Amino acid sequence: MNQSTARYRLPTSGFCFEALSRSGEARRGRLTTPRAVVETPTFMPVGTQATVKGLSPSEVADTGARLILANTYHLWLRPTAERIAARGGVQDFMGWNHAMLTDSGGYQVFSLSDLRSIDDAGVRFRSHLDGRYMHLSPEEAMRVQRLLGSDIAMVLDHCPNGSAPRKELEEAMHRSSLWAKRCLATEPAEGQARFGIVQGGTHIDLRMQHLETISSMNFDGIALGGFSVGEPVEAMHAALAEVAPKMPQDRPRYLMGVGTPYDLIRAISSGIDLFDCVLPTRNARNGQAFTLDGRVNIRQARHQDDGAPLSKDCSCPTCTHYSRAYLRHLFKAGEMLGARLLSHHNLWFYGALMQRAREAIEQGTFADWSKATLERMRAGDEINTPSA
RNA sequence: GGAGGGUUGCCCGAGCGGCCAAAGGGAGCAGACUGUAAAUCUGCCGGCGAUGCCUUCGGUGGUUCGAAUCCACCACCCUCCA
Repeated sequence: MNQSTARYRLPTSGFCFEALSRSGEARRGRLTTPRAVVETPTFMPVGTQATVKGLSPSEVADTGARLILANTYHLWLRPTAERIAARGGVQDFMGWNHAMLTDSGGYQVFSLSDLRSIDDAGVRFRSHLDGRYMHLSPEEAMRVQRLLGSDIAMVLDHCPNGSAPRKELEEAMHRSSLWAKRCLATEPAEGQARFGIVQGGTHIDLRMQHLETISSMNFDGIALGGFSVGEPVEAMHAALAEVAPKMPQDRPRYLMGVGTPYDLIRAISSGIDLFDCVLPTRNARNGQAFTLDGRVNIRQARHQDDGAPLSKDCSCPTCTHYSRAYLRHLFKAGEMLGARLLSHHNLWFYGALMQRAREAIEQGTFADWSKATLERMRAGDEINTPSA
């Protein structure tokens, strides 16, 4: 099972990645940044506005997370990168003692597509806060991330809609290449690693082509962007199965914005190391918990007299102390504690899922473990949330 | 005792002759959410053998081709005057 380990070290800083062992294409690795040691595969909770919504940093760390995400576009607008720099960088600003990755604003090209125009120079956003026009160039995205002082900065990319025609995907891909080069030409913060982003939709030839381009650019890690943005889920996994194994062995492989527990397990089996997604926190706020026995919509009437925890197999504080009956009550009553407790549970679940995945890879049993786990979650979903 | 206002579906509340099984909100029931403009959004929400039928707008009776809507009386609630 254990193959020869690949290792990458950024010469001028503490950044380092080691691919430790494999089970099939699934990889067990270790990412070291100036602020944390991160065992991979790992899930990064999303803290767009320098907060993982609803949770304190110590609660986030409880879930096993050592690397979280913040967002360039949102912090650039408010409170501004300069204010965060004056407070010692985004980690000190928010009281997070571990590592931080900042997304570049490339996702807002997709999510705020009604509020922006784009050309090779960059993205012109009409601020969603006050309507003023703001120009985000590749250089500006890197300047902001330098001020934020994140451990890992993402290049500015053009993230198109996943169901866009091939021609648009190609255009976004070429623009992302151009921008990647310009991002690399800027000066990073001290010790800051920089990841390139591969586009190309679900077209395998485009992905391969762009992967080659980005891989040749001397990034410290490679990300796959432009997934889970409107394309069919299985089309993503089909592309991942082809593309991920071809990504550089000695660099971390990051699948941006993904996903469900199912997606994570499938993507790990294709060789992905890093994930981030809003699902565990957003769905928690909307009353949905993830468990090994599928998703639980806690507002359902069937939970109102249920003294059991969300999951009997979960050791998180929420499952240790609170019943489904109480959690449902909190949601029905609109009490904020409900959202907090479910957020804590969901991130704990994601963290524990990654921990089990790492153990299975180390033991060489990833294929069996993933098959059994996916089957169990699928069966639970059929009972818990019969689709409309 | 006198004058006026009111009673609408589980709750609040629009409607003031036909387009009304009745706006809107809440509650209730279910669903969605994938590098967060999201503690958000969507659907259902009188009954039924259902491109239609039945029972609803305090009660009873009346006017009318047709009434939640107009009239009479009754019941209850509220305000002001004495």
